[in-house]
Amino acid sequence: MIPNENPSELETIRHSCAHLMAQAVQELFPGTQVTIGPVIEDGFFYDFSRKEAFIPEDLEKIEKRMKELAAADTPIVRSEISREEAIKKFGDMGETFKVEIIEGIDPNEPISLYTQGEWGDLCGGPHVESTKKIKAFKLLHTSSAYWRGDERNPVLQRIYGTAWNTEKELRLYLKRLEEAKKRDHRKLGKELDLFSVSDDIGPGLILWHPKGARIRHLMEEFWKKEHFKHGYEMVISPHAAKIDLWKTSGHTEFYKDNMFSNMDIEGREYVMKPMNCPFHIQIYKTKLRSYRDLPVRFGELGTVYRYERSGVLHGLLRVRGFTQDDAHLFCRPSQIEEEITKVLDLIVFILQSFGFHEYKIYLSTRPEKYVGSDEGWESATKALETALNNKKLDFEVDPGEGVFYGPKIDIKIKDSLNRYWQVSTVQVDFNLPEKFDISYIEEDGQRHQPIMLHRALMGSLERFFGCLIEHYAGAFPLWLAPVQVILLPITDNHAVYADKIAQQLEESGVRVEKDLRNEKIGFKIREAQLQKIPYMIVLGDKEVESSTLGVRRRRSKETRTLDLKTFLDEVNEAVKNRTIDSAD
RNA sequence: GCCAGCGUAGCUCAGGGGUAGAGCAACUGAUUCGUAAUCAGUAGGUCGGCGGUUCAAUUCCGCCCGCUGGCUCCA
Repeated sequence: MIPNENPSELETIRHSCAHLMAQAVQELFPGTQVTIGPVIEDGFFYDFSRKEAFIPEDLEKIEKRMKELAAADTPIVRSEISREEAIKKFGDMGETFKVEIIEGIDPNEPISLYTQGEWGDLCGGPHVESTKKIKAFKLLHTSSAYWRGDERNPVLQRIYGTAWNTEKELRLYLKRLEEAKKRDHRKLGKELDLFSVSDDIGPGLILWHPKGARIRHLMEEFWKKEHFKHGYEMVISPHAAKIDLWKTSGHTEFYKDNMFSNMDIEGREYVMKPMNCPFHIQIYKTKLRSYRDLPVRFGELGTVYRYERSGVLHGLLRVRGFTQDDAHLFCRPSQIEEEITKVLDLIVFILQSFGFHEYKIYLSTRPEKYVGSDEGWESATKALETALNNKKLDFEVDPGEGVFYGPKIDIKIKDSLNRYWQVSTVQVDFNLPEKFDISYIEEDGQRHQPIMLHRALMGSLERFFGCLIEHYAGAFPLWLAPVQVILLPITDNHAVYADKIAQQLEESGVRVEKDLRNEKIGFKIREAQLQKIPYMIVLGDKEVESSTLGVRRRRSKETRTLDLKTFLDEVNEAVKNRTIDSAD
């Protein structure tokens, strides 16, 4: 844990609140050992060592006790003790985890204690001066956690909480959490009939319903168009292959545990593909390549299968079968930097087209288990870094998070609860070209080895779609809306006119539906509104007589009377520009 | 995979050792209506699965499956 040198006032309150919780827990559940309790975004947690897990009712009790302790207005006092004293003190208390922490502290550093009444904790601080300063807090949920984040270590019981300056801020935060739940893609996926997962099929395997699939087609169409425009060629590869292919690539050695188990076909072992690269390499290898052909850019919406442990599956955001918007670029070494730069441009363009303007960029460096030479790693990492700097993109280094075959740039976007999910990636790979022994003929007439770039922009269509749903809370911009316009005739007498308008809109490429049910207009509006359809068109006597449309936009009570042409122009313009209207 | 919680009609949920209930949706009928819910009726469930306890289990217990929140993991 990196100590926060300059915590804000609120962070200090949160940390003191974590102490207050630890005090309450140790009072209510004697024998519980304390470990660490840091501040996190919007709150804090504390990990306890205790045989029994905390149950929801425990949290209520703890919270109640915390309120009493806070109200007691006990001063929080800092003191320093020697290392030996500290080890003895916590050792005598049976706090073995704390002793381990003290033993790990630099002997030259002072050891500080923060004490409130009878209760104290080893802590670097700072803290608020009195428990009374801790006013607005709530315990949220429990979890298990491994000591020092390692699953070989003992399991600890974690309690998460949140704390704010005032009750009002706390209320607003809890409200924000509630709102975020409403835009959960799993909830919206059901309500808007976009996708489902079936127990009979298996966890992490997605069924795209007509409306979801419609959006996917639009995503794919846009993606393909942009790729053809940028010098990519599209290829298609099978979903399974002989295991030998993965032996050559090194995947069986490094990632066997994450592959769907073997299938026996006529005595040969096959596996579902966990990635597309070896297939694209095979296509590359089918003929002799000249330096004049490079870079060769093979793109594919390639569906892959990966065994993800059951506990990590999450709606569309973490699944076992997904389609990557993958591409592999075979380059001369001198082309690497420029190609990375072009890919970064394309990533930013695609993300912005879908409305994502906030993202985090990471440069992931060499992991513990890797293949290839140190020089290769260094120059590849350098190429990525230079491209990022040239594009003036802010990034953080993620040490040791690279892929076994090379370093990479990752781009993450966030879901409704501000959890970040990796979408785009650019990976430099000088190892697979070696393993598959691919080459091209250079100017000098000799065989040379190309360098490969692996890249994805949306990452996986499933994950990207999940983020998209949450980003728009299901109210997709017009160009992506599965149903763009719904026609709402007021009575049966207007159905014929609705048919006529529907046909004209369809002919112009508008995705239109009719609500011909025998319901009142208010009811139809309500349903269209809940389905987040961008345009509702009310058709009654007035419209039929004047051959116009009563146009109502989603999230707007205002209605306009437009003729068909004016309306179509408005729709076409918004679709063409992929407009993201704030009124959406 | 680990810890905890949850699993009842298509959906949202109530109930509880004596064979199950609401609202919405669906279906039928009436109504033909101007911008967020018209009225009435009908139908719908092996109470996630398997096993145990019991005269009796959807309810209690065990195991399994699935989901949720975290942890670990994420080529």
